[in-house]
Amino acid sequence: MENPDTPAKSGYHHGNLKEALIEAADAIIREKGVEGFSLREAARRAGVSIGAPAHHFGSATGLLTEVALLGYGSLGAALNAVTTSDNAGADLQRLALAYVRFALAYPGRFRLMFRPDLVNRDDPRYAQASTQALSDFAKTIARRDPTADRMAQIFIVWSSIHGIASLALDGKAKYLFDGVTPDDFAADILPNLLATAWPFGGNDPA
Amino acid sequence: MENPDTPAKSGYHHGNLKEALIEAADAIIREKGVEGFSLREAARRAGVSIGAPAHHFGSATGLLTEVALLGYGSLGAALNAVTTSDNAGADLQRLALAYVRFALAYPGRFRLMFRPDLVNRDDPRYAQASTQALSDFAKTIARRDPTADRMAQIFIVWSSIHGIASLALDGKAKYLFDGVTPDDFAADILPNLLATAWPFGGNDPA
DNA sequence: TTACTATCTGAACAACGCTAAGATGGCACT
DNA sequence: AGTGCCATCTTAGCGTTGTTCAGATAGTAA
Repeated sequence: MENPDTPAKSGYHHGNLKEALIEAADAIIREKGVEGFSLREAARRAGVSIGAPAHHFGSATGLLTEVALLGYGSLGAALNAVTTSDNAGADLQRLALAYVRFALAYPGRFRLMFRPDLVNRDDPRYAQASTQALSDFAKTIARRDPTADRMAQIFIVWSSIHGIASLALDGKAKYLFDGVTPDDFAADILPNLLATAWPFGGNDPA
Repeated sequence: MENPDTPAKSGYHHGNLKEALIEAADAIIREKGVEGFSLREAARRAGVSIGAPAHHFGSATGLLTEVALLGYGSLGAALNAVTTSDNAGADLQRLALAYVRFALAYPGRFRLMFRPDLVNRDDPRYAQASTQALSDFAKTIARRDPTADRMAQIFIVWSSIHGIASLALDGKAKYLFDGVTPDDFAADILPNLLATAWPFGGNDPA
């Protein structure tokens, strides 16, 4: 009788508390950012007591790891949705655009995905999800320059894109392009930037 | 009589508590990372009570902002210490190396500098320190390609370097170059990477 | 029906940031 | 030298957090 609202399923046993908590955590992070998250509020939103999450996730990082995995999944999907052409350089450019736009559209998830202190990096699913999301990069780079040192190319290209996303998300772009909003950046400045100054988006060398 | 140790200066009035707290915070972050920091422990190390920092910094972000400024100063110094040659491309390469090595050598400071939730971005000194540290990039890029869109070039080059530093610091390099330590990365892999795969380190176009 | 076991509750603990009222003592001014 | 001001620091308290643990609950298999 203390919790008349949000009794998700039955009285005592929730039924699918694990998924409900993950969804609640994701919602909190979407609304208030990574720092706005708290395990207790996730429990509150799922309509269970404070100690309930511990049984399913062990600790707060356990739950956040699940959200991060969810994030890697959606990033991978966004990159997979990029249409491919016979021009691998142009494809790489579109992949970069999708990556940065994902970061700007889901800042909470994106930040969480790269917060080693909030995520259990030892979880083997984490490493798997991380590399899985980048498989499109790897494939496109392989098409673009088959003779290149593959790992070096992937790391450099990924770094470049990740750096753009991170700095844009932190609002550093406005120091250089004064007073630009994130929407302006994603819509106008970024495509132009990638087409002109970004060295990986050119035409195929072949 | 409750605090016989670390009575920095006199009995009641500390003398230079502000600097002592900044130093303590920097030390905590150096030892335990950004997440290991707490305002109370900083006060404890400085040998004052819990409420003392509030008077000097207002809140925890106030103190952390000072540490971040300190970080920008040291980053700027590290970049300034890079020797310049008549080859602007090679200089840019060395700047990148110095930037990444700074991140790996001072991970706590580096992470704090790019944590908008822990730092007061409205502090005008923050914007000033941020751009100041990058002035060497700007100058070298201007030498390298005087006709380029300056801001676009700075943002792209900075992003690339910052991405390398961030991913290396998060241990992502080991996914691609398996089992490499941060020291190995900074000493062996990174210079090679910058010399071969990094597109901004080439010879002067002029 | 009876055990068993996963699930969830409720209370407790230590630590945190922040606030406000009061104690302290350096410093300027008479 | 005395006096009052005021920045500085202490102390206590509030609300919040993550984590732990004994016990309550109920689904499930024997």
